[in-house]
Amino acid sequence: MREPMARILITSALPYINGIKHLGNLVGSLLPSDAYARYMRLRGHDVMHICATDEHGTPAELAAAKAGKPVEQFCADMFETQKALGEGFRLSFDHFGRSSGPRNHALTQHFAGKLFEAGLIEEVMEKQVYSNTDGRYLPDRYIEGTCPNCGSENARGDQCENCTKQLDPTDLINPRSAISGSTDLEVRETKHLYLRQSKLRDRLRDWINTKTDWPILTTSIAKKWLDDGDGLQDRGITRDLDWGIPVKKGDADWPGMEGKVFYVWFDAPIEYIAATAEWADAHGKPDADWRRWWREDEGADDVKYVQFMAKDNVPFHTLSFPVTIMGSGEPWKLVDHLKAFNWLTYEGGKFSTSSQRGIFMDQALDLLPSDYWRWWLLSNAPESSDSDFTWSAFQSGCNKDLNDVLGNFVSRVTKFCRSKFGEVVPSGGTPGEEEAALIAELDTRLAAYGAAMEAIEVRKAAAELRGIWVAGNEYLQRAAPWAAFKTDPDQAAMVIRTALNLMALYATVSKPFIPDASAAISESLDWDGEWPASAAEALNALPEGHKFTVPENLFRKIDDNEREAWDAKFSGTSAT
RNA sequence: GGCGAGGUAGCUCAGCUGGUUAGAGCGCACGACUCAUAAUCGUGAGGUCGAGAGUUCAAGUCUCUCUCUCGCCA
Repeated sequence: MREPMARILITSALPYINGIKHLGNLVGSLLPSDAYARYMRLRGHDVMHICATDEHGTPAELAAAKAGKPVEQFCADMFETQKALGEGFRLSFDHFGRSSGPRNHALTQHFAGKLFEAGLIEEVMEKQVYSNTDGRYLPDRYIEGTCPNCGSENARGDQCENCTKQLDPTDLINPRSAISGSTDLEVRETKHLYLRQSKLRDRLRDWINTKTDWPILTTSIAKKWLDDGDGLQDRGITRDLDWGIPVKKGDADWPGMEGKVFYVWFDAPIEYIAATAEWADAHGKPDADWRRWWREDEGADDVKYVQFMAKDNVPFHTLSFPVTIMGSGEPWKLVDHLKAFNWLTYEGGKFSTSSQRGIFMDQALDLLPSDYWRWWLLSNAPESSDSDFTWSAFQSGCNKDLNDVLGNFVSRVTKFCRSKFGEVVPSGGTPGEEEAALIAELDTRLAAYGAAMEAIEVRKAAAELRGIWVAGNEYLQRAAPWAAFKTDPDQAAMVIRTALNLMALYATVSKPFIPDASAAISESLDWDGEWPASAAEALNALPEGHKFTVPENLFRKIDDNEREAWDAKFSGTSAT
């Protein structure tokens, strides 16, 4: 029984351009959105899965300077790197775009113009610190100096980390640039645009209150920002930078804002939309084809929009971006379901880019194929609380689940069949009670697996999938075709035929988690299936006489020596 | 300091709106099997659910206090 086809728009939080992402970033958004997208496609739904690099802002400029490249070149190169790594992890985006692309320029300027028309943008003169040596305005956190409160010499312009007092950059004694160390600073007056989020506070609250099915993590963060202290604050959405989207009202210039760009957090979420437009451009499709995903007046009224992100992104997705959408007065699609993840820690501490602590996407793929990482990370995703990556857990998880349970199942079934019946689905025998029991268990587990995926409960789904794999070994153990073969070859043939069909089922249902292994099983069976209507149907998928080949071992074990070597290699520079 | 999230078997974690002997995986012990990648399957031992108090016929599950851990503070 097929469900009616749904249209599902899925976005993953945009990885920032300043460097290669670590496993925490991977599991905090990219991987779960991919598993969800793959599952929904598998169920026959119409899926648009979108991601992009988030390229603007001071950290990008600094990373470029550190790399000795012009920022545009740096971003172009890093985009290619991140795109390739995404492909390495088999992230199945329909499009992986760039927030610096022309589509996002146009859309961001369009939204700004609409927000201005709606009276939601205000021009504000403010004082900013300019560094003559660096030739740039310095964001608060890039100004350091002596704390007027506690005397610490490493206070930042936004806060003293020593005494935690909130500061303004002008409070600092002997301020200096955190970039160059220069003390040649001056305060300049500069005009900026503020998004009047506070005016939409009630609408936002009403809207969030309708999201009763959202995780507590999500709504509690949003409500905190809405109601804490003075409530939702207006927010500066422009910056004095070169690299970014020039401030305009739609196509028109914005008097007094020449040379300024939009703040990265204003333009980044709009890239979700722009990247969908980039998708259409890349495939030579008309605008109507992407707008039907985003404009409720142009076909998106039946779209379900699901966003994936780590918890630090929640305020921007529950408040800032919805302000942009609602405030525009145009019927753009708002998020329907928002899935936020906690942090993945590394051996009990933080992943750290600066001290190279933890594992980064490129390094991970150098060690093992993507399926190992996908499986372990997804089956241990930090959903309800932070979760911890440890090498020993990773080793035992991969070895047990992938190698011993799934890989060995495929191996024992195909090799037994080859030695007794040849590389062909054997005929003969009649299914009995064991098969009925197997079907009953599979139906239960498939339903549970599907329900968990629908609810985006990734860990639970992984556990059910694993249970489906285990059911195969349990069945083989009970049915014992090696024993039956001696007295009743037809019975053994029926059992092995059932087991080969189980393999085919595994190839299908495992796709969201381990697409490469799924493909390898499919290839060895010369068969690719859709989500089964029932377990009974699934176990009759392969025709008798159908040829297959015994595959190479799907997985290998991670041995103790490797684990110890990797543990040492990635423990970071600090000896904690 | 403020805020947030947590402290459940050796380890990593599930436990919804309070209700039979608190669950899973791994690890461990014992047993079975021998088709398979020394893989698999079964059985079992492990927890006064951070501490204390309260509400209730009934609390891991609600309230308060304390304590410890982690994170965030634009």
